Amino acid sequence: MPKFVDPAHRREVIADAVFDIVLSHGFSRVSLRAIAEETGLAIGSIRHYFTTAEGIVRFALETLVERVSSRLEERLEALLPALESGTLSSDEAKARTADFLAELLPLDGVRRRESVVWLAFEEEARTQPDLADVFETSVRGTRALMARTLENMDRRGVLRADLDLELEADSLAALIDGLTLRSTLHPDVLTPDRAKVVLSAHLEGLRG
Amino acid sequence: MPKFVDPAHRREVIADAVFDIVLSHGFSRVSLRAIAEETGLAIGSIRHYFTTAEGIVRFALETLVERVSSRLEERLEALLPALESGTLSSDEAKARTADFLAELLPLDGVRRRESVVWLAFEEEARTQPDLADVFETSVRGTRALMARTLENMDRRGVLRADLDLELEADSLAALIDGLTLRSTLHPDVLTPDRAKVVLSAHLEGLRG
DNA sequence: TCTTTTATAGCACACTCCTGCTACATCGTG
DNA sequence: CACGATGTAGCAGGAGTGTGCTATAAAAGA
Repeated sequence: MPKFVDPAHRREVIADAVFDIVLSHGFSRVSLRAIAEETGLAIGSIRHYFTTAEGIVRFALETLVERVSSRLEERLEALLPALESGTLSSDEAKARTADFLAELLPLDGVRRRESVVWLAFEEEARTQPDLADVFETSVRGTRALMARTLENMDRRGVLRADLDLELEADSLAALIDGLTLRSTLHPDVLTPDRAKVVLSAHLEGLRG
Repeated sequence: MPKFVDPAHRREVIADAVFDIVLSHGFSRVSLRAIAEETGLAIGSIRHYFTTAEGIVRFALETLVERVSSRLEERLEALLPALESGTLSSDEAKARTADFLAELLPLDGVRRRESVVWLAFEEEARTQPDLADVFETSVRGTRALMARTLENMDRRGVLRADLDLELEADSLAALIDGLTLRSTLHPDVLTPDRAKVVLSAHLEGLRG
């Protein structure tokens, strides 16, 4: 067996196996044996990259957060220049902003998968302090992102004048979380597409 | 040892033990042994009331749903006559409606406990079809409750005329779910009191 | 008093789990 | 060639799990 293996890639493969298991069987079914079966590796091999089972979960969560937040930042960096340039019509700018926030909704397979796993880890982190701090920063981050987005809209003068931006930030963050929760865990009751319509309508309601 | 034991009460005690364990250590720590320690009963005694471990979890969920929904109905039956009577001012009626919907937020110890356990079961139900159907009806129920509440407000003429009530029902349901999620799992980021303020403001925004 | 029902209690078995070790193969390097 | 580093593999132990089964205690009815 070869020696030239990229350890970072191996860890990612293992993290993906964790995601698959969480997705199809739930967090409680994640075990070294399940990961071994999922990846085709032997338990001993996995333990070569992670000394403890706890470490695997921890790493998987960090991987998840990193993927989501980096994709979000990517979209943000594509959005901001377009908005600042001033070449967009008001309607276009609003639609772009809505699309950006909709990035957090489970609108395709990738995001649905991430949403499911995210929720599973979020619940798990409640009683596992080791994981909790990762979410702490993340949840505050989305809250801050909402505030920034609203401030940006406000500077462009597209918001009603009577709005409490801090309040609207909490509201928007909660709405998106709720839309994600419902369309992820109960897609029959609220389809992801419907969730996006609701989000767009909410933003529309903030317009001045 | 006596024979006169109320079996229904025993089952409730066991269900409460399940809630306590979920609350303090997470769903994965629920086991016959843990329940036995929590209740002071022997495993054999518990198994006298529940043949299977799965059945305990199932019963606990049904107990939870029953408690929450019955308390909600209770409040609804107290609210409706007051609204229909027409003796309330518009502001009072709005405040009462907001209070009613806020019943779903973790504003006191009891509701916080229920919210935490609810979320834990909701996540668990995703991969456990046995539990899923219980939520199916429940989630549709809250959605329907939002629609009913909005229709009621609309009949009283306190809503803006341009609203899509079905859309607002989805929006309201998602907002409440999101507020509950955040103020339950991340109370440092969104306090329950703040969640109620956000909810009230949202309802205020629907006013015509 | 004898029998039946209800309740409590716990043993034993077959699982699954993580982890400390050890064994072995492969490759790069001295 | 030989040696150390890297990767793969798996055994064995101790802990934890649900469940079938049996044993015993107490109350109720004959």
